[in-house]
Order: sequence, then C-alpha cells, then structure tokens
Amino acid sequence: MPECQHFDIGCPSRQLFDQIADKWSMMVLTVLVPGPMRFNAIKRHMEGVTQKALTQCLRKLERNGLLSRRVIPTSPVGVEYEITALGQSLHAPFKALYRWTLDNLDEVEESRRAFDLRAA
Amino acid sequence: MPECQHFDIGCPSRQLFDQIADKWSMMVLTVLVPGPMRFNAIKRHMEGVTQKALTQCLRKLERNGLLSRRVIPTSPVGVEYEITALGQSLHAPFKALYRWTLDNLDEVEESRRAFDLRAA
DNA sequence: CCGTATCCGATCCGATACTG
DNA sequence: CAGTATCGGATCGGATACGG
Repeated sequence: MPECQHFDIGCPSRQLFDQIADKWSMMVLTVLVPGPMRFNAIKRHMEGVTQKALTQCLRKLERNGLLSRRVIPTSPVGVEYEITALGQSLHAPFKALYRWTLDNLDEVEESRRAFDLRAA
Repeated sequence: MPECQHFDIGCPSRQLFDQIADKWSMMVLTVLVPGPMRFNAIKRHMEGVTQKALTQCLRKLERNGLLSRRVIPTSPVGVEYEITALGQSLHAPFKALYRWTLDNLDEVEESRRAFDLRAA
C-alpha cells in the first residue's frame, strides 16, 4: 500500500471510511451475516439503539450497497434486510477490528486511567 | 467469535469502536507507522485537517495509549508524536479496512447512484 | 511551534407523536 | 410492523484570537 502516505482530499478512504466504520453499521452487518432479518429483530439484537438511529443506519448501508431491503406484502407489512456480497466482503475487515477491541480493551482502559491521573 | 452475537451494552466493541475507528485517527496512525513525527509535519500529511481537529485526535489517541507525546525543550518548543506498540497492533486491522475502501469504492459509488435514482 | 480559549452555526440524537 | 415528522438539547467543527 504505497499510495496515499500523504492523505490528500481525493483519497478513497476519505470518502468511504466515515460512512462504513461506525459502531451501528458494524453491528448491523455482523448481525446479518448468518441470514436475513426483519427490522425489529435486528433492533432486538442491538441493545440501546433507537428506532431512528437504526433506520438511518439501514438506509445508509442500503445506499452504499452493503445490504438489500425487501418488503414483504403482508398486513401489517414486514421488511427484511439481507447482507449483500459487498457487505459480506466488509465483514472480514470488521471482524479483525472487533477482535482487536476484545483483545486490547483492558490495555486501553489502563492507559486511560493513567492519562486521566496525569491530567488531574 | 461466538461472543456478542447479541450486542449488549457492555460489549467491548461498544466502548472502543467509536474511539478508534474514525477517519482522522486512522490517518494519524498510518502516518506515524514509519517513525515519530512533529505536530505540523503530521498536519501537512493530512490535507484539510484543522489544528483543532488534529489536536483533539492526538489527545484521544494518546489517552487510549495508541501513541506517545514527547516535548522537545527547544525554543520555540517542539512536540514529537510516536506510535506505541498498541498503536502498531491496530495498524494491521486498519490497513485491511483501508484496502477494502480502495478495492470497493467504485462499486459503492455505483450503488449510491442507483439508490439515489430510485429515490428521485 | 504548539497549543488553548472562545464563539457560533451546523449537525446529530433521543424522545415523542403519528401513519399505512 | 416499520416507518416518517418534528422538536429541543447536546455535541461537533471551523474560524479566529491569543499565550508559553
């Protein structure tokens, strides 16, 4: 990866990173890996997310092509979200990052305590 | 990774992901991989970042233990930032994500165009 | 050179209410 | 069930000014 040692404005990471690398998006994609799921089911898997936040997140992911949305014409209507191949391909990098947070949270928290102590 | 299929509030990723996975943090860490660097040098490598944003980002990274800060007692003072071992360990997952953005930006942009057309 | 302090508009975000 | 609409508070982010 020799490109972009200097991060100029046009760098792809500048246009994508913010969009894909947020907490809710990572959770949604992870939850959808085993199979399609309906709105409220997804919501139940993500403790603390509001309906608004989840809706916005799903829209963004759909727009970026990471998942697809399918309306089931029942009454009341159901909506099923399914991860796309593109979304699947993002899952591996996400898993690595998730793994990192699990492995290093303790050390990070230790650093934070030390830093806050110095500052006080 | 069988843990956390249901993302409860206490999940480590919830406490860390937002902190580490933002655009500026990724750029700073990447820039610092080859070696320590001074404030304005870092700034020059990240087109469009403001002094305030960079300062905040560096503080956060320092607090989380991903880099260290060293004051050089000259006049005027210099400050050198160096990536820590912990920061280095985060670089691999970041690189994977960065690679993904390079490989898939085109497809994402295509999806966005299609989505926006449908919406219009 | 490397910050901190302040102001201020833009934006996010949760809570709430309402609809097909 | 799965949204949309709206509102007010909190937060962000840039611009600017100033200090060690």
